[in-house]
Formats: sequence, structure tokens, C-alpha cells
Amino acid sequence: MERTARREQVLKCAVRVFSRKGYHATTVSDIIAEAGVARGTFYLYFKSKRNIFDELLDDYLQRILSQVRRVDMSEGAEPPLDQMRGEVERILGVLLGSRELSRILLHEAVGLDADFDRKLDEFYSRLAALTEGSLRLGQTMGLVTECDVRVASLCIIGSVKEVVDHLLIEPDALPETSILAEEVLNIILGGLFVPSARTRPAQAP
Amino acid sequence: MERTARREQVLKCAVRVFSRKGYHATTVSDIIAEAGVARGTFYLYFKSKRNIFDELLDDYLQRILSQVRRVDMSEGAEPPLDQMRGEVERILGVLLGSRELSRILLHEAVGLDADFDRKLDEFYSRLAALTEGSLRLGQTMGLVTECDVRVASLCIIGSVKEVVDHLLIEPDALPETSILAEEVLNIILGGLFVPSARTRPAQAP
Amino acid sequence: MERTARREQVLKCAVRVFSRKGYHATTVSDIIAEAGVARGTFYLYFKSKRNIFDELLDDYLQRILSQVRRVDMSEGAEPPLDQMRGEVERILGVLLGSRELSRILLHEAVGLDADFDRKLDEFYSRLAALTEGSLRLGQTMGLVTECDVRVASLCIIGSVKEVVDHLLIEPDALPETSILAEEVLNIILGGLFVPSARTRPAQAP
Amino acid sequence: MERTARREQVLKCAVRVFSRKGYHATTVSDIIAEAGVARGTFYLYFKSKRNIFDELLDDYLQRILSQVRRVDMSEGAEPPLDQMRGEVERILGVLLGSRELSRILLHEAVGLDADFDRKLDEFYSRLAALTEGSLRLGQTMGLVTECDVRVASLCIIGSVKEVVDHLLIEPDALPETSILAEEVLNIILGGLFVPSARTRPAQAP
DNA sequence: AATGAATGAGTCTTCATTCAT
DNA sequence: AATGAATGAAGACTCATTCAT
Repeated sequence: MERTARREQVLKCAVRVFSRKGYHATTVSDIIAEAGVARGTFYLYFKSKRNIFDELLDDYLQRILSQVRRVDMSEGAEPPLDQMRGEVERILGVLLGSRELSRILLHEAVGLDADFDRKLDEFYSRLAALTEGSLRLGQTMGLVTECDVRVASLCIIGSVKEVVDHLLIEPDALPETSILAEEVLNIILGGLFVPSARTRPAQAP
Repeated sequence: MERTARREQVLKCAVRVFSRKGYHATTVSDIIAEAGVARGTFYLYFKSKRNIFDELLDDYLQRILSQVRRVDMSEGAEPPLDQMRGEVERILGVLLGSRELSRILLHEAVGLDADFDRKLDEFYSRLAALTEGSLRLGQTMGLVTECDVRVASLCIIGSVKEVVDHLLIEPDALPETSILAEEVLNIILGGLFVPSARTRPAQAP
Repeated sequence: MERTARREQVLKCAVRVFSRKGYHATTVSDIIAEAGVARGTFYLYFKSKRNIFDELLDDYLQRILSQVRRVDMSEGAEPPLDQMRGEVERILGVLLGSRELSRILLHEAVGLDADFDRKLDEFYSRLAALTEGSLRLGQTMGLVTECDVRVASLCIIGSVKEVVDHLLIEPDALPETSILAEEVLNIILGGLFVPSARTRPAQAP
Repeated sequence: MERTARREQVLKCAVRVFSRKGYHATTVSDIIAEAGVARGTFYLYFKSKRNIFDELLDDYLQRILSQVRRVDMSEGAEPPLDQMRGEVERILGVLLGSRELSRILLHEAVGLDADFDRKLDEFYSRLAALTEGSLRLGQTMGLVTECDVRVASLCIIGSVKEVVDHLLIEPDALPETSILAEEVLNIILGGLFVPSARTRPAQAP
């Protein structure tokens, strides 16, 4: 078999097993059994169990980040709010489209070890930075309420994570992706309280 | 030393070590070294490494749940909105008051194994159920916008988790707890968009 | 069993096995089988297979070096020549008294790896330095011929090694230790050629 | 590439690597990387890693042995003493001329395994037998002192090994080859002690 | 004649748990 | 109530060798 094909195959099998059993419970034996290759073959393509996990998640993080764009303010671009909704939709799409990888991201990769925590940290920081940027921009345009954008971006990220996580466990518990995105957006961004009930009335018109 | 005191001491040390190194990286040797007891002593009080972790987290989950109350609608009770704000404040307080345990809850306990995932699942489900109840109530009272309360409760929980997690890593990154609770509430519950900018205008006044 | 006793026992067994099978052919399984202990017990006392080998040989090198004394020139001391003979005898005695360790020193430890080579190197250098010192002293006293003492000390060391090595293979091939020491001394130090036949007649009588 | 040429090339590369890293630390991968051939190619020319090492050392042992001649007593031959000096010089020459192979012989081949030890043993035995023969002859001619020739030959061999070994580590530590041979001969054969100081006066003429 | 992907037996090492004192 | 020596199952990783192309 060709080098890249075999590599890809083993990687795919590893995703499956890691997602099913978790990082620690997964043994190299499990992976090679799933892939139907010999022990040595595994090490022909990956330096270690840790290494294949790294790689697999790095790819995924990359893929997710690539979906996040800065809000485009240029003439004729989509309305900023629609852009943000699109963002959330796209990310939800990626996460729910690769359930196994998402499970790994949200469950198995958490608390793996110090190095990995750092890596995830950086990922979420970057995500947060991008989100903050968009929010800040929205504020200058008068579309987003005055608030601590750092906290706000954490809320958006946390909400998406929690919703996705829930859907990984009970796939049919919530509405379909596109509706869901809409819903999440309305809740997080639009607020739960009816305007008149708000603590600090958010800028009455 | 007295049975309960010793037990408590070992438990406390275990929290420290688990928080610092994570569940898998922590060995029983680490724990007994921290506690300054012999190996045998550990097993005198706890059935296994897994068992002490269980116990320690169960206690914590219990403590957190005890902070969550159903919204009280009886005559003369606090205004519902204030109650919810109090809820979030109390939970944030507990989580940020026990940083080590929170670290364990949010990092080390995640993806530990199937059994544990189930346990956490149940915990978050219960939390969500309570939250949903309050939200639903708010809706009947016209205080909460029409929305999928299941999604909304996930957003609230996810936001709190994410904010706390961030504060565990960088303790001084965000405003002080009480202000933070206010902020989180305004963002999640009050919404980010200024009312006039909302996708589906939530109840035009 | 007491810590030191058990440690000593395992060490002794390791010597036996290493001597019999060589470093690389010896597995930890071999050692624990010989010692009749469990796998974990081995690692309770020694960090690794390499580590037990190190320790075992370090001890031996130490023991050998402790036998080498500088020639004592003070009033009333033994005649220098007798001292040197005593030296050779003592060393031969140690080496032939611990055949297994000597086998390890001369066979298994050679070419083990770069680190070990360095260690042996340093050992032989120290041995050579001590020998050179004695020879140089002998020269100033007119007892030792003019020659390159560095070469001479290498010859002495090499001769002892070769003789011992031979005796490890065929224990009864050569005369008994004390006679052997005498013989080696006469040959190395006294020379093989009858004086009149020497290349550069060393001090015609 | 032609069969013999390719074979020779791989062999040469193997010498280099074995000398640098030692037998055990050298992997077949190292050798083929050095030679720039594919894995399969290696096994086209050599049965195994062990086999190429065998071959390489066998060749060398052969080459060394071929330098050792019985002392020629026939009418008109060189004086026996000069012949012996020539012997030592030639052997030193060969050993110092092929430093990598000598390193392998003196370091990596020692204690490799039982089979190999036997092979080396036989080599040194043959060398010793030849040397003993010459010494015995020297004795009958009155040129060599009365002594145990078995011990004497071991001393000669051991001295040469040690001196060469030292020179492999520090190439410039000792005098140049030809002078060195002279020196070694004078020391081993001629003796270190001035005649009057000898234990058992070596047969005063 | 050459390649290099695949194999799997073989070892070291870790660590939770037990139990005699 | 406490100790700590002993256990052994489990798992990661290496590398010489084979064989289809």
C-alpha cells in the first residue's frame, strides 16, 4: 500500500478508537487491531501513541480555526450580524460533521497532560481573540452592547462547546444544525431576558 | 491519628496532587508522599485510586448542586431575576473558591473513562434541568424570551464553565467575582446585540 | 526481607547472570528468575537494567583501585621492588578472586556504550597514572630502566588483563596466583631477553 | 552496480558505523543509511546483521594472522631478535593502520556473544601459540630467559592490545609507530628493572 | 539488481494493589 | 492504626528480517 494512503488509514482508525475509548484507555494494540496492521507498521508512520494523537488533533484544530474569519467591513460585504451568524453556523457544522473528532477535542484531549493543556489553551485563546475582535468591531458600529468583550467571547465559545458536547451524547436532543445556530445566536447574542426585564436595560432605543 | 481526621487529610492531599498533575499522571505514590503516610495506610481509607477520586469529586458535585435552587415564586420572595443572578453568583463563588477542585472538575475529570463520563453527564443534566425549570418559569411570567430552553440552559452552563476555566489559568484576567457574575448575566441573559439590531427582534416593545 | 539484604541478593544474582550471558543477552527476566523475585521487586531496588550493571561494576572498579597504592619510599618501608610485586599480586588476587566480576569487567563491560567506555577509560587512566608514578620513582632510584613510562604502564596493565582473561577461560592453564605474579613480574619487569641479547643493551653489567 | 563492488561498499560502510556506534547500537538502518542502499539490498548481500559483522571481523583476523610468521632459523635468515621486533612492528602497523577495524576488534567484538567469544578466543590462542613457538625457540638458542612461555606470550599480546587501544582513543599520546614498537619490545622483552635490581637475577651470563 | 512497506517477536518499565509484620 | 516490601499484569516501543513489486 502507498505510504500516504496507509498513513491516512491508520490515522482514521485511531480517531475511531480514541473517540470510542478515550486516550488512556486506548492501547496501540487497539489501534492496530482496528486498522488491521502489524505493530511495527504503526511505528513506521507514527513516533508514538502520543504523537498520533497530537497529529490528529492538530489537524482538527487547524481545520476549525480555518473556519473563523474576521468580520469583513468592506463596502458591499454581508451585514456584520449575518457574518457572525454564518461563523457560528460554520463552526457548528464542522464540529457536528466530525463527531468523533469533536468528542476527542471536548473530552479526551482535556486534561491529557500539561503540554496538551497548553496547546488547547493556545487554540481557545486564538479563537477568543478572533471573536473579541469581531465583537469590538460590532461595538464601534453600535450593533453590540457595551460589555466586557473578553467575557463575552468566553461565553460564546463555552456555549458552542456545551451545545456541541450535548449533541455528541444525544444526537437528536436538539433541533437541526441550521436552526440550532439560529437559536444559539439568539440566545447568546440576543439575550434571554425580554428587554423590559433586563437588569441594566440595554440601551433603550 | 483519629480515623476521620486522617481520612480528611489524605483526601485533601489527593485534591492537591490531582489538581496539579491530573488523574492519570498522579500516582498513589504521589499522594502518599504528599500526605506523608505509608502506602498501606492509603488503602486503609480508600479502596483504590479511582475510589478516592470518585469520592472527592462526588463531594464537590454535591456541594455545587446544593447551591442551585429552584426559583421561588411564593409571595414575598426575591424578584425572580435577582434570584437567578444570585444563583450564578453563588455558583461562580463556589467554583472560584475551590480552584483546585474546579480544575479537577473541568480538566482532570473530563474523559476519564466511560463510568465517569456518565457521572458528569448526570450532574450536568441535573444542573440543566434545574436551569431549564427556572427559564421555563420565567417564560410563563413573561420575563424570558421565547426560545429553546434546553439550548439556553446549555449556554448558561457552558458560559460559566468557560469563564471559570479561564480564570483558573489566568486568575487576574477578568473582573472580580461579583462584577463578573453581573457581566456574565448581562451577556448571556441580556444579550449582546442591541435590541434594534437583533435577528428576530425579540418582542418589539 | 530487609531492604539491604534483598538488594544485595538481587545484585549478586545479577552478577551471576551478567557474567554467564553477557550484558545484552541478559534480560531483566533472567535476573529476577535467578533471584526468585517478582519483576516489580527488581525495579524497587534498581532504576533499570543499565543501572544495576553500572552499580555492580562501579563497586568492583572501586574495589580494585583501592588495592593500588603508591610506592612508599619512607624510611623502613618495604623495598620498592617488593612493593610493586605485592601490588601485582594483590590485583591478581582480587581479579582471580572474583572471577564473575572480572569476566564482566574484561568482557561484558567492553564496548557496552559510549558512556561506559568513558567510565572504563577513566578507570584505566587512573590505574595507569598510579603505575606511571611508581615507575618514575623507580627510575629516579635507579631501579627501573630508562623508558617511556606511559608505554610501560600500559604494558603492565595489558599483561595483567590478558593473563587474567586467559585464566577466566581456562582456570588451570597457568601456575597458581602467587607463582603467577612472580612470573608476570619477571617477564614484564625483568624482561624476556637475556641481557646480552637485548636490542639496546640496558645497562651492560 | 556490480555485485562485488556493491558488496564491498556496504561492507566498508558497516565498518564505519560499527566502529562509531558499536555492534549493538548499530542498526541495519544505520548501515543502509550510510551506504545509501535500500533495506532489501542489504539482505541481498548479507544474511544478517550478525553475518556482516562476522565477515568483516573474520577478514580482519585473517589479515592480522597473516602478518605473524614463525621465526625463521634457516641459514642466512635475519637475526631472530630482529625478526621478533619486525613481527611486533608489523602487527602494530596493521592495527594502527586500520583504526576502525581495530576499534571493532578490541571493543565491539568483545563480549558480543558466546559464539563470538569462542572465535576471538581461538584467534588469540593461535596468536599465542605462534608467539610461544618463537619464544621457545629463542630459549633453546639462549636468547630468551627461562620463563613460562605461555605467560610470556600472553604478556606480549596483552601489551600490544593495550597500547593499541590507548592509541585509538588518544592518537597522539604516544611516540610514532616504529619508535613505539622499539619501546614496547624493550619494555616487554627487555624488562623494566635494571639487571642488578631484579628479583631472580635473569641468568647472569 | 534493487526497493521499501510490512511484520511481530521480544524487552523494558510502570504502578495499582496486597499482605505479613 | 500503620507500615512498606513484594507482586505481576499491562503496555509502549524497537528492530532484524521478509517479500511482493
